Amino acid sequence: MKKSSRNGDRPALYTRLPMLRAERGISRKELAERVGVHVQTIGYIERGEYSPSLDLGFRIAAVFELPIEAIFSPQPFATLDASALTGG
Amino acid sequence: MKKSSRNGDRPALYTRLPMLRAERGISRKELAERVGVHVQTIGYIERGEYSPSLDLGFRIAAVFELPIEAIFSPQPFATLDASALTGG
DNA sequence: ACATGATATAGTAAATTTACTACGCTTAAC
DNA sequence: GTTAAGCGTAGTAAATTTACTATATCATGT
Repeated sequence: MKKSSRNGDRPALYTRLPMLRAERGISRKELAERVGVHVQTIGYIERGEYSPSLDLGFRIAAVFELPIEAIFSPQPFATLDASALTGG
Repeated sequence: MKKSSRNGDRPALYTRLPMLRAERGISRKELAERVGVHVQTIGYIERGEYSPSLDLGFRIAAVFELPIEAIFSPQPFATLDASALTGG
Protein backbone atom coordinates (compact mmCIF):
# COMPACT_ATOMS: atom_id res chain seq x y z
CA MET A 1 0.00 0.00 0.00
CA LYS A 2 2.86 2.36 -0.41
CA LYS A 3 5.44 1.96 -3.10
CA SER A 4 4.84 2.43 -6.77
CA SER A 5 4.09 -1.04 -8.00
CA ARG A 6 4.26 -0.06 -11.63
CA ASN A 7 8.04 -0.11 -11.52
CA GLY A 8 8.69 -2.98 -9.20
CA ASP A 9 11.42 -1.52 -7.06
CA ARG A 10 12.92 1.47 -8.80
CA PRO A 11 12.05 4.92 -7.48
CA ALA A 12 8.89 6.36 -8.95
CA LEU A 13 10.80 9.56 -9.47
CA TYR A 14 14.24 10.92 -8.68
CA THR A 15 14.78 14.12 -6.79
CA ARG A 16 17.43 16.64 -5.88
CA LEU A 17 15.62 17.61 -2.73
CA PRO A 18 18.33 16.38 -0.35
CA MET A 19 20.99 18.28 -2.23
CA LEU A 20 18.91 21.42 -2.51
CA ARG A 21 18.00 21.34 1.16
CA ALA A 22 21.62 20.83 2.09
CA GLU A 23 22.68 23.75 -0.05
CA ARG A 24 20.19 26.02 1.61
CA GLY A 25 20.42 24.52 5.05
CA ILE A 26 16.76 23.71 5.38
CA SER A 27 15.52 20.61 7.16
CA ARG A 28 12.76 18.30 6.03
CA LYS A 29 10.65 19.64 8.83
CA GLU A 30 11.06 23.20 7.63
CA LEU A 31 10.40 22.28 4.01
CA ALA A 32 7.34 20.33 5.06
CA GLU A 33 6.02 23.32 6.93
CA ARG A 34 6.70 25.64 4.05
CA VAL A 35 4.84 23.51 1.54
CA GLY A 36 2.15 22.44 3.98
CA VAL A 37 2.63 18.69 4.21
CA HIS A 38 3.70 16.24 6.87
CA VAL A 39 7.43 15.78 7.51
CA GLN A 40 7.27 12.11 6.65
CA THR A 41 5.75 13.01 3.30
CA ILE A 42 8.96 14.79 2.37
CA GLY A 43 10.86 11.75 3.54
CA TYR A 44 8.90 9.42 1.32
CA ILE A 45 9.46 11.69 -1.65
CA GLU A 46 13.19 12.02 -1.02
CA ARG A 47 13.55 8.28 -0.80
CA GLY A 48 11.68 7.95 -4.09
CA GLU A 49 9.04 5.82 -2.45
CA TYR A 50 6.36 7.56 -4.36
CA SER A 51 5.68 10.23 -6.91
CA PRO A 52 4.14 13.34 -5.34
CA SER A 53 1.18 15.09 -6.86
CA LEU A 54 1.93 17.73 -9.45
CA ASP A 55 0.27 20.14 -7.09
CA LEU A 56 2.80 19.39 -4.35
CA GLY A 57 5.58 19.43 -6.93
CA PHE A 58 4.70 23.00 -7.83
CA ARG A 59 4.61 24.05 -4.18
CA ILE A 60 8.06 22.57 -3.60
CA ALA A 61 9.41 24.19 -6.75
CA ALA A 62 8.08 27.52 -5.51
CA VAL A 63 10.04 27.22 -2.27
CA PHE A 64 13.28 26.71 -4.17
CA GLU A 65 12.32 29.11 -6.94
CA LEU A 66 13.29 26.49 -9.48
CA PRO A 67 11.47 24.76 -12.32
CA ILE A 68 10.09 21.33 -11.50
CA GLU A 69 12.51 19.74 -13.94
CA ALA A 70 15.44 21.00 -11.87
CA ILE A 71 14.14 19.24 -8.78
CA PHE A 72 12.45 16.10 -10.07
CA SER A 73 13.17 13.74 -12.90
CA PRO A 74 11.92 10.39 -14.13
CA GLN A 75 15.59 9.51 -14.62
CA PRO A 76 18.44 9.79 -12.14
CA PHE A 77 20.17 13.15 -12.04
CA ALA A 78 23.77 13.41 -13.13
CA THR A 79 26.23 14.99 -10.74
CA LEU A 80 26.76 18.66 -11.38
CA ASP A 81 29.66 19.55 -13.62
CA ALA A 82 32.15 22.36 -13.40
CA SER A 83 30.16 24.84 -15.44
CA ALA A 84 27.12 24.35 -13.24
CA LEU A 85 29.20 24.99 -10.15
CA THR A 86 31.24 27.92 -11.35
CA GLY A 87 28.52 29.69 -13.27
CA GLY A 88 29.20 28.69 -16.85
CA MET B 1 -14.10 10.86 -3.34
CA LYS B 2 -12.98 12.76 -6.31
CA LYS B 3 -12.38 16.48 -6.30
CA SER B 4 -9.61 18.21 -4.44
CA SER B 5 -11.19 19.19 -1.17
CA ARG B 6 -8.29 21.41 -0.17
CA ASN B 7 -9.52 24.15 -2.43
CA GLY B 8 -13.23 23.75 -2.17
CA ASP B 9 -14.21 24.11 -5.78
CA ARG B 10 -11.39 25.66 -7.74
CA PRO B 11 -9.38 23.41 -10.05
CA ALA B 12 -6.50 21.67 -8.35
CA LEU B 13 -4.38 22.69 -11.28
CA TYR B 14 -4.86 24.41 -14.61
CA THR B 15 -3.80 22.87 -17.88
CA ARG B 16 -3.26 23.68 -21.50
CA LEU B 17 -3.94 20.12 -22.54
CA PRO B 18 -7.08 20.90 -24.56
CA MET B 19 -5.29 23.62 -26.49
CA LEU B 20 -2.20 21.53 -27.07
CA ARG B 21 -4.23 18.54 -28.22
CA ALA B 22 -6.22 20.75 -30.55
CA GLU B 23 -3.06 22.23 -32.01
CA ARG B 24 -1.65 18.80 -32.72
CA GLY B 25 -4.93 17.14 -33.56
CA ILE B 26 -4.68 14.43 -30.98
CA SER B 27 -7.69 13.07 -29.13
CA ARG B 28 -7.93 12.28 -25.45
CA LYS B 29 -8.01 8.65 -26.35
CA GLU B 30 -4.78 8.89 -28.26
CA LEU B 31 -3.08 10.92 -25.56
CA ALA B 32 -4.26 8.45 -22.95
CA GLU B 33 -2.82 5.59 -24.92
CA ARG B 34 0.46 7.38 -25.44
CA VAL B 35 0.95 8.08 -21.74
CA GLY B 36 -0.55 4.81 -20.62
CA VAL B 37 -3.60 5.87 -18.64
CA HIS B 38 -7.34 5.55 -19.03
CA VAL B 39 -9.15 8.01 -21.31
CA GLN B 40 -11.27 9.30 -18.47
CA THR B 41 -8.15 10.09 -16.52
CA ILE B 42 -7.20 12.63 -19.16
CA GLY B 43 -10.71 14.02 -18.95
CA TYR B 44 -10.49 14.51 -15.22
CA ILE B 45 -7.17 16.26 -15.57
CA GLU B 46 -8.39 18.54 -18.35
CA ARG B 47 -11.40 19.54 -16.31
CA GLY B 48 -9.12 20.33 -13.38
CA GLU B 49 -10.91 17.81 -11.23
CA TYR B 50 -7.69 16.64 -9.79
CA SER B 51 -3.97 17.13 -9.83
CA PRO B 52 -2.18 14.28 -11.61
CA SER B 53 0.89 12.65 -10.18
CA LEU B 54 4.20 14.22 -11.06
CA ASP B 55 5.02 10.95 -12.72
CA LEU B 56 2.09 11.25 -15.08
CA GLY B 57 2.86 14.94 -15.57
CA PHE B 58 6.30 14.02 -16.86
CA ARG B 59 4.89 11.42 -19.22
CA ILE B 60 2.44 13.94 -20.66
CA ALA B 61 5.17 16.55 -20.99
CA ALA B 62 7.27 14.02 -22.88
CA VAL B 63 4.50 13.48 -25.43
CA PHE B 64 4.35 17.20 -26.18
CA GLU B 65 8.07 17.70 -25.79
CA LEU B 66 7.41 20.63 -23.50
CA PRO B 67 8.37 21.47 -19.94
CA ILE B 68 5.75 20.71 -17.32
CA GLU B 69 5.35 24.41 -16.61
CA ALA B 70 4.20 24.98 -20.18
CA ILE B 71 1.38 22.48 -19.76
CA PHE B 72 0.33 22.77 -16.13
CA SER B 73 0.10 25.66 -13.72
CA PRO B 74 -1.28 26.27 -10.25
CA GLN B 75 -2.70 29.48 -11.70
CA PRO B 76 -4.83 29.97 -14.80
CA PHE B 77 -2.91 30.40 -18.03
CA ALA B 78 -3.09 33.70 -19.85
CA THR B 79 -4.10 33.64 -23.49
CA LEU B 80 -1.14 33.58 -25.82
CA ASP B 81 0.02 36.96 -27.06
CA ALA B 82 1.24 38.02 -30.48
CA SER B 83 4.90 37.28 -29.86
CA ALA B 84 4.09 33.75 -28.75
CA LEU B 85 2.08 33.18 -31.91
CA THR B 86 4.38 34.79 -34.43
CA GLY B 87 7.65 33.61 -32.99
CA GLY B 88 8.82 36.63 -31.03
C1' DA C 1 25.48 11.05 30.63
C1' DC C 2 21.55 13.66 28.80
C1' DA C 3 18.92 16.31 25.73
C1' DT C 4 17.91 17.62 21.11
C1' DG C 5 17.41 17.69 16.14
C1' DA C 6 17.34 15.16 11.95
C1' DT C 7 16.29 11.09 9.64
C1' DA C 8 14.50 6.16 9.09
C1' DT C 9 11.00 2.40 9.84
C1' DA C 10 6.62 0.58 10.74
C1' DG C 11 1.91 0.59 10.85
C1' DT C 12 -2.94 2.51 10.48
C1' DA C 13 -6.27 5.50 8.57
C1' DA C 14 -7.98 9.02 5.44
C1' DA C 15 -7.89 11.35 1.04
C1' DT C 16 -6.91 11.60 -3.72
C1' DT C 17 -5.76 9.52 -8.04
C1' DT C 18 -6.55 6.03 -11.47
C1' DA C 19 -9.26 2.30 -13.80
C1' DC C 20 -13.35 0.87 -15.70
C1' DT C 21 -18.20 0.52 -17.15
C1' DA C 22 -22.27 2.39 -18.80
C1' DC C 23 -24.97 6.18 -20.80
C1' DG C 24 -26.30 10.60 -22.86
C1' DC C 25 -25.19 14.41 -26.13
C1' DT C 26 -23.14 16.57 -30.33
C1' DT C 27 -21.14 16.83 -34.51
C1' DA C 28 -19.40 15.05 -38.77
C1' DA C 29 -19.44 11.24 -42.20
C1' DC C 30 -21.91 8.14 -44.85
C1' DG D 1 -31.27 8.72 -40.36
C1' DT D 2 -27.76 5.88 -38.79
C1' DT D 3 -22.98 5.35 -37.37
C1' DA D 4 -19.04 6.66 -35.27
C1' DA D 5 -15.88 9.70 -32.80
C1' DG D 6 -15.17 12.75 -29.11
C1' DC D 7 -16.56 14.49 -24.93
C1' DG D 8 -19.26 14.77 -20.38
C1' DT D 9 -21.45 12.62 -16.21
C1' DA D 10 -22.11 9.04 -12.78
C1' DG D 11 -20.82 5.53 -9.99
C1' DT D 12 -17.82 1.75 -8.05
C1' DA D 13 -13.54 -0.26 -6.99
C1' DA D 14 -8.54 -0.42 -6.65
C1' DA D 15 -4.14 1.81 -6.05
C1' DT D 16 -1.31 5.47 -4.52
C1' DT D 17 -0.53 9.52 -1.84
C1' DT D 18 -0.78 11.97 2.48
C1' DA D 19 -1.38 12.32 7.58
C1' DC D 20 -0.16 10.85 11.90
C1' DT D 21 1.82 8.27 15.83
C1' DA D 22 5.38 5.81 17.86
C1' DT D 23 9.90 4.17 18.11
C1' DA D 24 14.92 3.78 16.83
C1' DT D 25 19.38 5.50 15.32
C1' DC D 26 22.94 8.85 14.89
C1' DA D 27 25.29 13.09 15.53
C1' DT D 28 25.88 17.29 18.20
C1' DG D 29 25.93 20.05 22.07
C1' DT D 30 25.98 20.77 27.07
